[in-house]
Amino acid sequence: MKLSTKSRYGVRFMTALACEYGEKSLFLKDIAASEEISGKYLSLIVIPLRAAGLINSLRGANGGYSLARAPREITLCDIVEALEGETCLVRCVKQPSTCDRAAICPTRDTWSVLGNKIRETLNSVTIDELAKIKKEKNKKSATALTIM
Amino acid sequence: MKLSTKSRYGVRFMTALACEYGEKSLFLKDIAASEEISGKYLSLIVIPLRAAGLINSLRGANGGYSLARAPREITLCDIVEALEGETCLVRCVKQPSTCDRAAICPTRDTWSVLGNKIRETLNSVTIDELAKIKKEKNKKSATALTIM
DNA sequence: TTAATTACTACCAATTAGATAGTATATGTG
DNA sequence: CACATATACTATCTAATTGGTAGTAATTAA
Repeated sequence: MKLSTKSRYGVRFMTALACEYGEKSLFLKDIAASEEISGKYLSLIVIPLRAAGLINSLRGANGGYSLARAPREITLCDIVEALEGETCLVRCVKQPSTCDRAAICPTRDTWSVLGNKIRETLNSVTIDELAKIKKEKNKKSATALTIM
Repeated sequence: MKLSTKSRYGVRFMTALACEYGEKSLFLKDIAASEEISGKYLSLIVIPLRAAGLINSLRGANGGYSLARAPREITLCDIVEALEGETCLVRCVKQPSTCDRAAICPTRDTWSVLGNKIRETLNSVTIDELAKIKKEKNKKSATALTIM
C-alpha cells in the first residue's frame, strides 16, 4: 500500500509541465534539477507517460516536453495508471481466472469496491489544481526568503 | 498500489474466525487447510494480529485462535494496518521531517486526502459482513455440488 | 509423559524498486 | 554540413521487499 516513487516523481513532472502549459515546453534536465530528482531516472519515467498520450515530446536542440492536453483534463489517476500499470489492489479483481477461489471468495467484492474508490479519488484531482497550489507555495516561499 | 498477500491472507484468517465467533476457537492448521494457505506462512501473519489485540490465542493441545472482540467491531482497516504497518501512501504525510520539500510540496496534501479516503473505505467494512457473505457463498457452492 | 498446538528465530529465493551508464537518434543553429 | 543539445532506448546493478520454508522452543490438555 505504498505509492512508488515512480508515481510520485511522475506527478511532480506533470505538475511542472502544467505550470507552463500554453507558455513553453520544458527540458527534462531542468525539471529534474528544480525537483531534485535524478535526470536519468526521470527520463525512464517519462516514457510511459508519453506512451499513454499524456505528454508531447520534441527531440533535439530546443526540444523538451509539454502536456498533450489541458491540465484540467489530466487527473492523478491518468498519471498513476500510466506508471503503475493497473491501480487495482489485487489481480483477481480484473482477472478472476488467476484465482480458482474467485467465485467463493468473500473479500473479492470488497477489494473491487476499494479499488473503485481509490480510482475515484485519484480522478477527482487534476494537475491544474496541483499547478495552482505549486505556484502559490512557490510564491510564498519566495517572499519568505525576501523578508529574511 | 498492490495489496500484499499478507493482508489478504490475514483478512481471510480473520473472516474464518468470525464465522465461528462465540462458538469455538479454531486451529491455525485447519484454517490454513480450508483456505489453501501455507500453515507456516500463516503462523507468521498471525503474530501481528495478536500484537494488535485483534485475536486471542491459546497454546497447547486443544488450543487455537479466536477473535478478541465482536466481528462487527473489527474492520478491514484494523487488519490491514496491523499487517501493513501504516496505511498511508507516502511516508512524508505522517513524517514531514523525512522530506525537506514537505513545506513546498503541492502533492503532499493530495496523498494525505487519498490516504484518509482509503482508511475510510477500509473502516466501512467489518468482518461481520464478510463472514455473512462467506457463509452464504459456502452454502450456495454446497448446494451446487449436491445438485451435480 | 506425550501429543498437539502456538511462539519464535533464522534463513532463502524471486521479484521489485530505484536507480546508473552508455549509446542511438533527432533537431535547431552557425 | 557539422555540432551542440535534447530525447529515446537498452542494459545493468544494488538494496529492499515479498512470499515462503525450516527448525526449535514453549505451553497445555489428556
